[in-house]
Amino acid sequence: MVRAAARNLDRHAADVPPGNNPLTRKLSHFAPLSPSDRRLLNDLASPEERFPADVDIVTEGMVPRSVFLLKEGMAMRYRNLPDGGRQIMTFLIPGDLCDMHVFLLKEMDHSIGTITPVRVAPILRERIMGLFGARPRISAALWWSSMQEEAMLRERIVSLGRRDARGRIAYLLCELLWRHAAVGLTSGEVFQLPLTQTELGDTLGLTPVHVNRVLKGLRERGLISMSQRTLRLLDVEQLQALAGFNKDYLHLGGASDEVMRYFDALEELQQA
Amino acid sequence: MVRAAARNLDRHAADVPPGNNPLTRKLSHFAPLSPSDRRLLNDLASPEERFPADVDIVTEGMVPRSVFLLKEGMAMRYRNLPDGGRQIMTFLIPGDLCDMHVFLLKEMDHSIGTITPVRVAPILRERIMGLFGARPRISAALWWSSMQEEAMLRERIVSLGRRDARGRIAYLLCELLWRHAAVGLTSGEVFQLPLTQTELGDTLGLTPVHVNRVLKGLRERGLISMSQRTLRLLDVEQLQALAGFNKDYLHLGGASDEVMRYFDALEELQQA
DNA sequence: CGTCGGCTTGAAAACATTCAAGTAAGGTGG
DNA sequence: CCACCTTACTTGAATGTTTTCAAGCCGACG
Repeated sequence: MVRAAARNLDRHAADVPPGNNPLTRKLSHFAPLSPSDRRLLNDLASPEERFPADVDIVTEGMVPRSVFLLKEGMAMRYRNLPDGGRQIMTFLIPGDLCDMHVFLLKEMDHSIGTITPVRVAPILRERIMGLFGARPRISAALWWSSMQEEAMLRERIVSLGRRDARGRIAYLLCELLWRHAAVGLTSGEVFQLPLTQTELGDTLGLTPVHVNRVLKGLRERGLISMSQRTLRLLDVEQLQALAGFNKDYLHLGGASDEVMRYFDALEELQQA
Repeated sequence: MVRAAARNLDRHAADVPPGNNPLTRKLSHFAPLSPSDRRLLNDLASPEERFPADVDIVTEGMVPRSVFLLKEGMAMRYRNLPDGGRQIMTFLIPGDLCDMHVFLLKEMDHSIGTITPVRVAPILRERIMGLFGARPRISAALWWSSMQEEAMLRERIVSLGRRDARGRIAYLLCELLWRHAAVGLTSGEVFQLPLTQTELGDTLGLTPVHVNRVLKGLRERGLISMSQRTLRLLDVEQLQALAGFNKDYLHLGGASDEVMRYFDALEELQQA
């Protein structure tokens, strides 16, 4: 069982041309990108900025300025509550683009903060808009990626609404495994998870104390192991069963042939 | 206090040209639409289909076909769970457009079902795509609307993760009040709410029994009253305080001047 | 006039939180 | 290099919110 899951992950990784940046890796799950597409996306990621850990990149109430691409490290989308609490909505991992869409708004309704030190590439609004006009296939891929994000939000709602603590944790771990796999940041079912138990709790609507107990339970049942911020899912099958996890919502299977033909046609039109 | 909130709602309604369909009403909160924009959106909504209550319009696993506009009635986005449970993710009210964006996907990861009988206008993918090419201001408004939806998903996550049952219910009621107000379906703080307590529970991660008790509490404290599917929020101020509700996340304040100028320029370019 | 779905209420049980205390690990300055 | 400090993790016990199970009620609709 375990080995079958491992093979799946490996095969996925092999589908994607290696040695590329995580964004192109991720987008290749939707549609094959031409060398010129890939070059363009690489250029996009060229000017680079660094932030230390535990810092806000974007703060609630700010006017959204530029979009940015996360190249390395981990960040989170979160909101502080009047009572001092915090709810983490999403984790951002390499290859994630934020906030492609939010720049239409007058002000941010949530914050984005770093968890580890990160490298990001700020992208000017104009460049993104230009891309949308000139590159149908890239536009479609970016669009697909933002749909994937939305699906993850919906899935989080299901977790918080209908799963118990163990299910929520198992679900989150599975999701993070597949997301990391999609950008080539796993080996087998092992990946870096630099989250504290408090952060897990703030994501899943649990107290750190309870997260601790549940994690302990998963360890004792031989489902996971963790050391030095490295997580190993020892029995993915059983974890997925526990969580009612089904990775379809990540839509890693690519676009339908019909949609692909449509965008290829647009692409040719554009070239002429 | 109560009267102040009522005035707010009324003023909002007055900002929007009356007698229009709910979609143009909603989009006018983002940017003023020209008569020609409005005509185009009305045409979009012309071929009409009806569905009875308690029926799936779109089912999980289906290939997404056309986008559709909800013209009348109420529907929900939901997912069934292996254990027989159900999680409702969003309610769809008149003026809501679903799934503008989902048609890129191979298959739906959730279902859309009716709550009341509904009237919908199916819209062909080609028409939407055409709109995006030809009408920058409408495109921007549609884009804004889908950002609003995403913000509502995030807000639901906050509710489920960090609010207790009373806060969750109060929050949902406030959200629905403002959404209905934005499409002209309130009078003061009264609107139609055709939901059962089970549906409320499936939305907020609570059992129907508990929803009942909390609702009873709100009634006894004079915060709401309900009869014949009509909900009256008797003390919006206090409900919002209870929920930690702040309507900023609905982004009803319109676009920033800068963004508006940008799209006006595009619009002129298009005309020439 | 009976049945069905939705609403209401009570009592017991389960799950998660809070409070409290203690341990382990990593980083800093003397 | 060690003492100190800080942050994260761990565990126990008491409390509290929400669920589950169970039963009765009401109104709509055949």
